[in-house]
Amino acid sequence: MKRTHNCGEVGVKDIDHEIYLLGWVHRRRDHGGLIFLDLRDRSGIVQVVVSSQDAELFATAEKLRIEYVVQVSGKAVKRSPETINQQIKTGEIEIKCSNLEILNTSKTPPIEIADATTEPDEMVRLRYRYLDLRKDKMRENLVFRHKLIRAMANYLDQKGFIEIETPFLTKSTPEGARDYLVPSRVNPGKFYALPQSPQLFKQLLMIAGMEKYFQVARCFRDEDLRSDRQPEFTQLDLEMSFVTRDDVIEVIEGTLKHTLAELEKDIDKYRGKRIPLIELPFPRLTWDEAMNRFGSDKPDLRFGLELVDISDLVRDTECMIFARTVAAGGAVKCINVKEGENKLSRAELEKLEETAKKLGAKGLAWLVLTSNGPKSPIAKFFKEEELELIYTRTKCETGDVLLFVADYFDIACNVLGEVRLELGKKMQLIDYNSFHFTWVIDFPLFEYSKTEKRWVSRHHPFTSPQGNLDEIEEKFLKEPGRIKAQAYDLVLNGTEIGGGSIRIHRADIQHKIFKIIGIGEEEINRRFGFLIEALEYGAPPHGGVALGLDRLVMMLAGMDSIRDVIAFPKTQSALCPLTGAPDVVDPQQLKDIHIRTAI
RNA sequence: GGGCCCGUAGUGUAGUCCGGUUUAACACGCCUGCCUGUCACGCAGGAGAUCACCGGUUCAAAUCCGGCCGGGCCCGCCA
Repeated sequence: MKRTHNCGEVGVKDIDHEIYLLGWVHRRRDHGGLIFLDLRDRSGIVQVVVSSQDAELFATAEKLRIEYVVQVSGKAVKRSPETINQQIKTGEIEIKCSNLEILNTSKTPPIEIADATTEPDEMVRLRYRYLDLRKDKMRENLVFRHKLIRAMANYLDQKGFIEIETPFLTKSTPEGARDYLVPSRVNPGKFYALPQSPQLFKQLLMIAGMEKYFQVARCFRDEDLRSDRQPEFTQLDLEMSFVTRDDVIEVIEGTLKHTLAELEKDIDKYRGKRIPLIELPFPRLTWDEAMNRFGSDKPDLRFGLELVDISDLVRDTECMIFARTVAAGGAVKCINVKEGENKLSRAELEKLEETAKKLGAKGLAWLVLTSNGPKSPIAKFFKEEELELIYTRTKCETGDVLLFVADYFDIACNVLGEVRLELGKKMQLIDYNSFHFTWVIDFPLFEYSKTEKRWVSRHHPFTSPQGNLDEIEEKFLKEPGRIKAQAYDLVLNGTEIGGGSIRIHRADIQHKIFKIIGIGEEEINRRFGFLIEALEYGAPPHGGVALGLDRLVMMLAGMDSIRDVIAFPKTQSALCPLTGAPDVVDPQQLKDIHIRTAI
């Protein structure tokens, strides 16, 4: 169709030229004898003027309604100075309409596209997603996402990575999230699983000698949804041969630096101001450090309020809650809320304690250091010297408030970590326009699953342990919780946006790990035999990482939900209000795939 | 599986606590008419709501109670 310009790109340079435009009626201002149209396409809007001098043309223009699709042609003319609209890019000119064709009409949309002063309920937005996506904000988000993916792919291409697609119909493997299953028609009673990640295939690609692979990969996990979790999501997945952890980290840091530099203008536009570029290298915290200082394996480094361990100082105190906890091998952790005496109300303190209790702590002890000395329900149990040591360790000064949790190490950390986040928000310590990346390294290889009553892989069972691989079994028998993995997570502003590891490339070690986490010989062969066999044919040392693209885009664009950067997301109950998926199917379809439902 | 919040014209909200004063209000949108310089055009008029659904209490329910469906946030879950 004839189109000489995009709406948002007509300008002073086009004055007196005949312009052909295609687009949607964004707004219509009917003055009786003169009609103004704001015509919109993907590039922006431009004003079209239809005068009543041409009766036939004017009659057509009178029929127009919002979101009608039209072809317009006419001369671009300069606007008189008093009619220039500074608010739009094309505001210095307008199109004097000489021809107007209605390509399609539109029902009145349930979503206001032009003047979205209020946002409809998300259900309405998802039901009419194709209208919601017409809004500037949503289009910008998708364009931004596109640019980000292109920039990353270009960078990796330059660095010698090749993009390879891996199957969606693959094999269900135990461990990890619940699988989405796909029944096989040709093989009655058998199922494919949609991949939770391309993990095993990218390892096989390394064994195949591809050396550097990447993919913008769709992943599927049948778990409950959150504002940052969808049942299908996208990862920038990569894998490299002959690398150490630091080689992988360097590639990701390089990719992000390059990408954010490319997107600098877009990010600044989102934030309405200049955002400082990221500095390389990103800081690194060991997992132990992250837990100890921030009470989280995904620490938010946008503010301080770090946790302080005072277990050793209260070992022999007469405050029995503390002393007993330490004696039992637990920890006493503390946060110093600077000037908390004035900034924290009693009600707020009580709310924090409620949070602590919900998370499994027995309580949240507090101490206010007033100008008249300590005020606290537990102060009387402490000797003067003990308090002084605590003040020194926590850098506590007059007016500060100390919050304590005494419990098992992980509970104490988790609880105070949550309290810290709540305080950060409440006391407005967080700069929402800053990006704090950090690596968390040296994760434990195993963790104990209370529900399954066994040790499981913390990351996944293909992660290489640190240290001498041949000693893995002895080490596991001695101290399973102390074994560290060659794993690393990338964290941005308190959200995990990626993770990876150096993999096990020796068949014998891989076999041992499966055994350690309690997978029987028969099951190892049935589920993972192909991997172990592949490792036996000259598998190179390799490792990689995957970035959660949806989350990354969401955070860079400053959105609160991953759904705002996904074209067609699902609701919290994993439904698609637009298509109605999932839905019942024809009985014949079920018969074909040998499925009988039992509900 | 659990906790909290929400559901009122096409859209966003008020009204819900404390039942009757409401013929369910307001804004945007929509329809009709008027208007040749607007740009979130303006002016005049109009239509549009089984108050999510089902049941209960009551002389009387958008309002109270129970159930149920749907949405959101979170915990669990997410190698």
